[in-house]
Amino acid sequence: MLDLKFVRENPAIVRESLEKRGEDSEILENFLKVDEERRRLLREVEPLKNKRNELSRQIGRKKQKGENVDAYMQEVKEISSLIKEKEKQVEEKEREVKEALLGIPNIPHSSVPPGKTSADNQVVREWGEPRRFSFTPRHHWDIAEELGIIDFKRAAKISGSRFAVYWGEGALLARGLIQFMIDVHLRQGYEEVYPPFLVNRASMTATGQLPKFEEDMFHTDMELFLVPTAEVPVTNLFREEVLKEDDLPVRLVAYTACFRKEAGSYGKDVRGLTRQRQFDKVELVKFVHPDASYQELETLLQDAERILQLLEIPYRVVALCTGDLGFSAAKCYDLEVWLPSEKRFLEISSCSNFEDFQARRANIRFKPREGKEKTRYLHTLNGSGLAVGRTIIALLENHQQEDGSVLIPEPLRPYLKGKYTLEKKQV
RNA sequence: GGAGAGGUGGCUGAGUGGACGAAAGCGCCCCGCUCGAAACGGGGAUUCCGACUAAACGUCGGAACGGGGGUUCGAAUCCCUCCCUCUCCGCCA
Repeated sequence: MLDLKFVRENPAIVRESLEKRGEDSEILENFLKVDEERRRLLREVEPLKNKRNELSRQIGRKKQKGENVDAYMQEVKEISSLIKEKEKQVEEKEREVKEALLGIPNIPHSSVPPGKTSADNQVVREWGEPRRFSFTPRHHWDIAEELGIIDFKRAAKISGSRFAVYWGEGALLARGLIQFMIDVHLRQGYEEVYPPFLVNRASMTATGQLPKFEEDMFHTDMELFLVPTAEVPVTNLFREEVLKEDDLPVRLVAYTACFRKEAGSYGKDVRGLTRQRQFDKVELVKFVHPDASYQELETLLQDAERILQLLEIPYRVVALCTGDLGFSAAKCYDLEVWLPSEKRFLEISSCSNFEDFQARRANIRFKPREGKEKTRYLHTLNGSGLAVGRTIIALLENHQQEDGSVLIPEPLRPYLKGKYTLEKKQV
């Protein structure tokens, strides 16, 4: 959510932002209209309220002196009913203003490359050489099934499509990767939290999943939603709170399972682990001073990259263009890993600076060190570090051997009981 | 699930129908004392919205004491409802 006054006073900036994102400016024009109407109504109601308050005070004073106040009471009663009517209109307008404001996306940072679609995203850097294969590299689902570490068929039987059963060393691999990633991030200075996987509507709204994306979310009775990412419970840890400047930055790492209906993606990535309804992810979340947020974004990105480097998986960093930027983000980098079987890159992490967009919505503030300064909204950032399922894809594909086995990068071995390779079970 | 208690500013906590935006304490800011600090003394500060203004950290007004609704001339205070927290009992991995 943008600041109301900022939007009102800088419609040109917001209009330009919408244009860069390739969005209609109608939401803005509508906001300006209802905001004006709301203020007009306030100018009518507030003087009435003033009069009512004034008269009520007089009634109190006169009553104490034992004077008759019937005439006053009559007058106030009339004013009150008038106020009640107008107040209804004000409330209606306020709802409209809020809704309009919530519908306006964040303003892209000046460093975000202009563009319309993902084709306009800018490659910032590449790491690692895609390996030259002496055989035709196979898809991860074939490798996994042959190794007997993932069972898609039985997953479909017990849960339906877009689920996986990790079996034996597959289960160990998934758990080991989670542990490995968390350990790396702990060394980078993050603190671990392990939050609930079910959250309430207020939390989903504060981070922006609701109301816009309700279709994509699983929700249960009791008004609880399955988290689509750890970003939701972790960012909401400090909802409605005021932190001390000295406590900033707060850097957290969290593992959660993530749940998404993938309702709008029928027929897309149906095979394998790429697009699951349930998947594991280790997430990095930061709460920082506004002056530090862009620097923190760079280190967040590097902290996520470190995982891929340790796993020896070739990847590239892409700066999303204005047209591809998420609704709440002011700037976003994607990490994309190389898939030899498809000769393309696959998104494995998304690292964003939301500036104060989420903080305003979630009401997360900090008290500046100098006490005379007002409390301000802090900046929030988050990024995957990393999506576990997709990491397994990259690992299997990039480290596959001709005989069907898969080499395990050295830093991961301690998490897999010292194994050097994943191999077919000998029958 | 049953019974009870409670939700007030950055924090603790008083306030049960009218001068309460809210005592007191802690914490914070400014000034004095001091070489400096602590202690002490004095002073200051809630947030949001609107109007005026070139603009205001300025003036005036409105709103806000968990959320929503109601009673009343007037609600932090009374009533209803929802949410949450705590204590005890029950159940349970």
